[in-house]
Amino acid sequence: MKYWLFKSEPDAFSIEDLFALPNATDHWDGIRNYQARNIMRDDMKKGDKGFFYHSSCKVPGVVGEVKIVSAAYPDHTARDKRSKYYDPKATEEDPRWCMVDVQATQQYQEVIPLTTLKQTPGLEDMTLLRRGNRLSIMPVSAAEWRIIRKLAR
DNA sequence: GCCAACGTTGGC
DNA sequence: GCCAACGTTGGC
Repeated sequence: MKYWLFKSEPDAFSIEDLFALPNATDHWDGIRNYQARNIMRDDMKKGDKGFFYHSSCKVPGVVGEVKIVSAAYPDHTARDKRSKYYDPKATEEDPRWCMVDVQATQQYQEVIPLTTLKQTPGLEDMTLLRRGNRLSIMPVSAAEWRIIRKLAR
């Protein structure tokens, strides 16, 4: 099993929003970065787990956990002209972009702030903390997963 | 709102 | 295939 981190701006889509949906499940659409797409398409597997991370907000940080409940499949918003994720280059034969389904499994009582992660031993090499990394989904090692979970309440 | 860092685009 | 210009991300 692998571990991941899903970044989202809470103003657009928060962990509360995910919990409010039936089965606390939704598709993670709108990925329009090739590196992130390749991770999703090639490496994410049903049953993997992930952190839900709130970005571009008052206290950026890890707010809970999700489970990946489907393998990658075509992101239909790429072919929807009304979607803000519309991509004219996406076709039925070559959908270009994909998404997975995620289910919220836990919301922490308190956010684990980015500032705490930065100060926590063992997380020095975390992709999230590496300079200039702007991927919206990224890998988390098993060791990092364990360390971060211990910080949660 | 600023700005550093990075990805994408398009002219050549 | 190079690279300048531009757009986006996201912490501060």
